[in-house]
Amino acid sequence: MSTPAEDDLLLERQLCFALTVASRSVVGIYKPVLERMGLTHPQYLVMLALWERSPRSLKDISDALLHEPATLSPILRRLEEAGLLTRERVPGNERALAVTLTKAGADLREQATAVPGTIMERLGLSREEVADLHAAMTGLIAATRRPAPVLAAQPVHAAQPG
Amino acid sequence: MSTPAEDDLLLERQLCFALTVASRSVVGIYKPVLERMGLTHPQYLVMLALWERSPRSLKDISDALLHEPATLSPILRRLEEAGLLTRERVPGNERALAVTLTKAGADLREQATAVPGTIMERLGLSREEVADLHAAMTGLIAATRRPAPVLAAQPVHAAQPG
DNA sequence: CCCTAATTGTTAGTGCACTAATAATTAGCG
DNA sequence: CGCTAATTATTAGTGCACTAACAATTAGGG
Repeated sequence: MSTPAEDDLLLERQLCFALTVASRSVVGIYKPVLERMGLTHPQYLVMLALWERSPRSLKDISDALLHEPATLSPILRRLEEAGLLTRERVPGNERALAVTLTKAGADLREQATAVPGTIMERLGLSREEVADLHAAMTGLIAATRRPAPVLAAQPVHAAQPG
Repeated sequence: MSTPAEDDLLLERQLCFALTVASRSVVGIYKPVLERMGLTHPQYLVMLALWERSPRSLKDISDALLHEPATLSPILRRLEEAGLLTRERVPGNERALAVTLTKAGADLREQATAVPGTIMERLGLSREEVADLHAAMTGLIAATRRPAPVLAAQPVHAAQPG
């Protein structure tokens, strides 16, 4: 009775299933709120990064959001088309892209200040509950970043079953 | 000092950010493991549903996975192309789609039994920690399914600012 | 039997997120 | 200066996930 591994494949027991559903569900809660600001959820995260500091390079934003530059490029293009930011080359380093908030982009922050409270109320969660969940997610993210234990580090190529 | 709302827009404090990163990160851990079985993560979840019961209708799988049928249709098409399941119309109800495991699909379950343990070990999480995280996610999902409080139920159309 | 409505799937189109390939710039070295 | 390597962005291609539109079937009511 110590390892009921036979039931480990039950869908309702999978953390990955609960996690992906929770992620989609929470983003779905944001959707109507962000729509009023003309933003998708990934675009909102980019704006959060820029409200903290502007200008920033794409590489810098990529590191902050843990997203590939290839994922962010089209998002930034749409935000530029929406008039919320500009994309120019950094004068001293023509490889880097200087992403800078426009006045419209900076002004949008005022509307955004209401978002976290709206979401907390919609979810019926206290600030403390949100902090606990955030800490749990941060710990889980850290677990994925830790180096793999030796037994799990099998060569992928040799494991192809044919 | 009870409501430090000024910092509520800090990226590092956003539950939605931590949640989406955690989801992507954990799915990323599954990726090399599932690749050896020829599955993507969404395909793996479909297989989990079918290993519990086969045949099932698309509608039934859609309800179990909390996914739109339109999302599952191409996933099922690829799993059929991979020879893991068949798609036929239900004899008594030609609207419904009978999704049935092939022998190859059913046999794949044996390889899959090793997956949960591999992931737990890779993440360095005990069965109890996984259960706690699962419970937290389940609670969060339930929060998104609760009816919205009155104040958040503003008409979307009237809120368009421009 | 028709007409209408509900149920069930599929397809089209938008937007992420990833990898791989490409391009452009910069830096280091002779 | 020219060659090579590293850095940084972009583009192409695959696969999800969603909404909207469409098609097919079934069920219910004259």
